[in-house]
Amino acid sequence: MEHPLRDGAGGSRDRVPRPCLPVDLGEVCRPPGPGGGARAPGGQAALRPDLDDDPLDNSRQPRHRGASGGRLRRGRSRKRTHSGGRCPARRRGCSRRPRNPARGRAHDERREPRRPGAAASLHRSRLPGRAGRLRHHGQRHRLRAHRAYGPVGDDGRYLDDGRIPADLVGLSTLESVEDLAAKKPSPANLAVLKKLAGVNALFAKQKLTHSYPHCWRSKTPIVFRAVDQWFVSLDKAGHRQVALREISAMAAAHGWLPAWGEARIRAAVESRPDWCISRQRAWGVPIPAFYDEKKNAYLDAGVARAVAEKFAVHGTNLWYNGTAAELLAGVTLPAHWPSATALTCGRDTLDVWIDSGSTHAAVLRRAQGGTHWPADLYLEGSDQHRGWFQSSLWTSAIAFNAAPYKAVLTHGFIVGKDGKKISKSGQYEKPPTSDNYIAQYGADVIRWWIASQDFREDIRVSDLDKDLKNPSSILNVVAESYRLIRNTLRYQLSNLFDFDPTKDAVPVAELDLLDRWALHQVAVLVRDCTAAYEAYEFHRVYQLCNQFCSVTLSAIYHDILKDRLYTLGTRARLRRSSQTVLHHLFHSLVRILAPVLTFTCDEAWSFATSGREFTDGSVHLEDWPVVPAEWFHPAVEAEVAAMLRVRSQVNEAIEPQRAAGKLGKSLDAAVTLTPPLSGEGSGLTDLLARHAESLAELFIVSRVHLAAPSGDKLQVTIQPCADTGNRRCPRCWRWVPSVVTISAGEVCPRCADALQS
RNA sequence: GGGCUCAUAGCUCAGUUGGUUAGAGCACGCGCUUGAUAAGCGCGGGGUCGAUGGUUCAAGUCCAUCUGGGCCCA
Repeated sequence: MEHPLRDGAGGSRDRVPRPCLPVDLGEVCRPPGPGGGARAPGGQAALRPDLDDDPLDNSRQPRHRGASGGRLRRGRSRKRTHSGGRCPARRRGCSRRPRNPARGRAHDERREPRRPGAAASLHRSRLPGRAGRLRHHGQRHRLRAHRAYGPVGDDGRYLDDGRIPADLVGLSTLESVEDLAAKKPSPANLAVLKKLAGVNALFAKQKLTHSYPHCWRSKTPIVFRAVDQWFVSLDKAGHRQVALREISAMAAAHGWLPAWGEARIRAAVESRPDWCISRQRAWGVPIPAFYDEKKNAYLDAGVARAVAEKFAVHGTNLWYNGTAAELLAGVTLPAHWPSATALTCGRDTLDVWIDSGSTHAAVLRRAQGGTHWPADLYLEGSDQHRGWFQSSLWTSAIAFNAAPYKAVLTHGFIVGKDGKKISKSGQYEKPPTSDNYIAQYGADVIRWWIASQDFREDIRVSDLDKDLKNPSSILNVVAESYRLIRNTLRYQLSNLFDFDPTKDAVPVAELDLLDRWALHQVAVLVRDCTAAYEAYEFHRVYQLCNQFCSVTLSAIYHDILKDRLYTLGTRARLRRSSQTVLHHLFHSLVRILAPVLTFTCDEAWSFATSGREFTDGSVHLEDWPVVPAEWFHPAVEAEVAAMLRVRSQVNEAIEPQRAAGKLGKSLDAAVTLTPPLSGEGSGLTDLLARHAESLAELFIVSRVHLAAPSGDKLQVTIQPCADTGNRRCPRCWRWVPSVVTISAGEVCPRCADALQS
């Protein structure tokens, strides 16, 4: 971990007032000390300083928490390890449990965010206990613990504790920059070697390359020390029971998404030792503890609140910029406290998990403007069950006796197409950022991509540079899907250009059969997508919309509609029927897609409502689509579905003719259907007869002839229209028995009507 | 090493309480169209459901083990 003095060097502390402790400091117990020991009534959050045990003293009996009774001793250095070589036990993944469970409190402490490397080790060493790595080494190598000994001060130099040889006192255990450049051991290192050699106690001496932690930023060695810490006692006042109760209650309400999140956070909450909330950093929210000349600590809820009020106005720098007396000016101190002039401000800062874990209090309870507590949803990666979700739960359980959220949603992590995580050290030279992708594909495609993935599991993405030209690159596939949807919206828009719903709309009950079918499909889509959104299953929205646009619309409805829309008279009832549904379709689809395809939908909506690219309004200000019950029509759906199955057979039958060069587009085909006489398909005969007039349009062929029923299954025969003696209408491309001559030329009778209307 | 979790066509996803020959879209291949055209349509190939063993009349679905991936710990 960083050297405390280097940490944050050059950086400024917060300029913005930070949220203060969510815990009720009125219930915080005072640290043991002169005049102390008595607890405030209520005992909510037991913020408690813990004494730093001598890590070298094995003889001490385990103490019970809160009964330590001693005075605070700070700055007790223990050891340096930076030249100690790699811990063999660590390499082998040895498991070391705290001897006294009551004292292992920081053992599971999450490491500091964004501080890789040494962090995982440091929190152990920092334990106010004997559990240093040094001791561990000693045990492994059968050294008696009290021989492993090395008191080091804040500056990394040996202290004069009465036991250290005088000629070692003051020597630095850390290499200076010059030492490092010269690859020279630290002064203390050299002196110890020399001393051992001098008394003939040096068993061996050699240089080795180790991977012991260095500061990730300054690249300098790190000294490990055990120091005093502050803890929140989680069991004394039943906080753990509250947290576990809330976890269960949320599970009953399906608040853990996915459901296994419950098991993860439960495990984290059950196994967490007392919460070590203090950190030794130059940067952060100070713990509002004061110390007298003898290093006795003083912490009081009323004082803390008063300090918090000042922070709210002046920021936390107040703590560092003035004296305790200045800070406490105007604050009434408890009777047993020394005068403010006799106090100094503590230097410990709060664990950042307190900061983030108390945002629900700062944002939802204290902030102005329409927020409510608890939150409806907390959303983060699944690593946060042990992190933010947990710290938020603790602060809330302690302070408010309830969970700060109603639901917790977790997502997986982004991995490459091969399912492996993307890291700098891996095959990917540059970790992709959203900017990279957005620049290439546009924001909506990226949003469409992330929606397409079931985020509860790993989220896959193909590397941009590598797979740009790979057609099966995940992003390219998604981009194609996006373009299909965009074109779908464009088709609808362009065919609604002359449609005014207030004047031209056809009542639902009077819609054409196919339009009625399409309306039912919209209703189903909206219903299913709404359910998917509510369940946070965005990938289902992706699949549903994708399928709807490519099959229901593009391959079926839109394709069939072209004939009506392009060739009928503009005011023809059938055309208006289809436009009515297209209008409903568009307005449903654009709203359903708007949460994901934000720009595309807003653009389309703007064109639909104003004919321009931008308007004052926005689709994002519109209400969520509500489907009228009359849109659903299962009977029509079933009938058309049956005919569409016949359509597939017709298409199949056309294909050989097409391959033989007998015909091109399906309109060049004349179809003869021979319905089954018996068997399960007999119902089909009636159906086809009932809709005989619609079949050609539905199949997009020029003619459908229904032959007398025969056999036990449907037979489809295709004849190229060119062989029938019919003529092709140059306007609508259908083959008809006869054409009529009008001023525009020879067209089919239907087109003649359309042109003359 | 431990806890949680995932594994179905090239890709993304469906597969209800175990029950016909495992589906869809995209991609791919072959055609058509040229009035959604830096578009559209049709047809087709493609999966021993990660592996092995077990329970069962029947397993993608249940159980066990293993392999591989992910997150959190050690």
